[in-house]
Amino acid sequence: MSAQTLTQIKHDPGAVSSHGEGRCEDCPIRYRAVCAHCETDELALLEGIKFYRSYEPGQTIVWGGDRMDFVASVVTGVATLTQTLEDGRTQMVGLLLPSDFLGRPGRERATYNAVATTRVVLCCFRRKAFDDILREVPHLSHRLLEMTLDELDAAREWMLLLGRKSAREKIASFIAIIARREAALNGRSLDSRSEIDLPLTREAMADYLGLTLETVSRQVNALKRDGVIELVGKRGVVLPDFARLVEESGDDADGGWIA
Amino acid sequence: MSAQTLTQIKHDPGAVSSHGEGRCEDCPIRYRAVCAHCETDELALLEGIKFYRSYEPGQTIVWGGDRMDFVASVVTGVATLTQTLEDGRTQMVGLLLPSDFLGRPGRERATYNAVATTRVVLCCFRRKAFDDILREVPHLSHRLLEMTLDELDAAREWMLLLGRKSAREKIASFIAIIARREAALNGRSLDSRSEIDLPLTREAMADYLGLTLETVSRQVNALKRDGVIELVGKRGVVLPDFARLVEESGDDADGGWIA
DNA sequence: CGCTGTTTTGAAGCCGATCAAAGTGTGTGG
DNA sequence: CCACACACTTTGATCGGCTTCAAAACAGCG
Repeated sequence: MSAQTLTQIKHDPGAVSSHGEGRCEDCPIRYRAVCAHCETDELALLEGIKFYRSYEPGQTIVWGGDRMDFVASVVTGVATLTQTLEDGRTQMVGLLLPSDFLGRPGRERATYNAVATTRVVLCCFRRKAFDDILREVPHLSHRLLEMTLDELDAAREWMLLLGRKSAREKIASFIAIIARREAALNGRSLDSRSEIDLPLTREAMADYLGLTLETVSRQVNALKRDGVIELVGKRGVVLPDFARLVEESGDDADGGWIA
Repeated sequence: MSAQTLTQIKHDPGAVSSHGEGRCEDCPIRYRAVCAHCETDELALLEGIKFYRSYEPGQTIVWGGDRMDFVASVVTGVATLTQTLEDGRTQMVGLLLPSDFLGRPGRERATYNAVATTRVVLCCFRRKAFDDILREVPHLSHRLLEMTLDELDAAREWMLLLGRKSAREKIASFIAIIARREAALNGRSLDSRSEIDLPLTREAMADYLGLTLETVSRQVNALKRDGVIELVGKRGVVLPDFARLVEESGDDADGGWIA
């Protein structure tokens, strides 16, 4: 809605972002994002249509159904995609971490609500211009295809979780997924005792897992009681034994893990 | 597994299929499948590496984890993609109707179990060769991107169903989804009283919806008792009022429907 | 006709939802 | 620097929808 847009503009540092301007070469997601495979000249095309935007925690990026004039890469922070039934029941359908892509090329309106859960910096591309470049630059469209296929695999893993796992298994799976993604992002290993940061509130976790926030709380604490995890403050989680966590997740140990 | 491969070969009419050979121009899915946007010369490239395979109801097309040397378009029939936990709990993660694409380019091994639920005819492409063509023919990769994005949207709609809908809503949603897809495939409308064919057993529906087959049976009959649907034999369903069915599905009436 | 696979129906139990209230922590303003 | 407010989390008690286990009904096919 326009009210949202106004809020966004008001709070929005806009094109003059605090993030290292313009320089794609210095970008932290240069070799992971949609532009990963681009050559220098191709990158220049994107550079010409890009601008940065940032959002505060809790701020809505777009409402499902609203017009969206850009697509974007998440540079830093975490955002969620959610879908809602009339009566308010909400299901998260995407969790966007740095390098993930937001928006659908060729589509004028957003399909889902996108909300920043931490401070988020987006590298935005004007939609029409991006569509044009996409048609011309195979490196770009192939990378986007690759990322979309990965997302589809992740969505299917997620469907298994939603459809067939117990509450306890859902929690364990979620923590394992976050741990893996954080490890991949930071190039760390999960062998030794590792600490991670849950980027979501209990309520957002519930929306991710198709549970209520009370059940999430109970099961998180149950895993803690059973020594599978340790809690550090509200968001921190220590994993003394990652393999144990995976056992609790219901997946087969090594798992047909995709990424 | 190789045992499976043997079974498949044994039962498989193979390259000499009963389907109208070779002629892409006569293909019933010519303008819907991955090849939809291809020009005549591009089509010729695909024609050079393609072959048909058919499968009987219940027959496995590939096992998750197994080697897969081809990708394919479903020409006729219905196939499912499923994922399984060690203890046997299974969740369907894909329902492939005519024109849908099977397999992931660039990936050597299948991620999911693919099973024919009716007699299925596949138009197969040797994987390596297909990958090469994909790199050379933008019409092909763009169409594949488009189809993958559609599948991702469908997966996310499915996640909402799995995570947040009641058993009754799940059944109503499922019937509505099938009705829409059949209508789109046959170019029919859903306004008037229409009859559809459920391509799945109660058990397969349960795997689709994250329910037990008993619950599926009970809720289907509940919808029948309430006059939302009528049953014709085991697989046939008559929809006296599609709007009523959609109400029961929990989605908002017109729905942010994607395709 | 009897076999097999599928669907329906029934009864009981459990897991997660719901409703309610107390606890924790963080930031703000007095 | 403390106290309050607010947002989030934890804990408790009860309820209900779906699963589970069991068996009967049904349909298709040799």
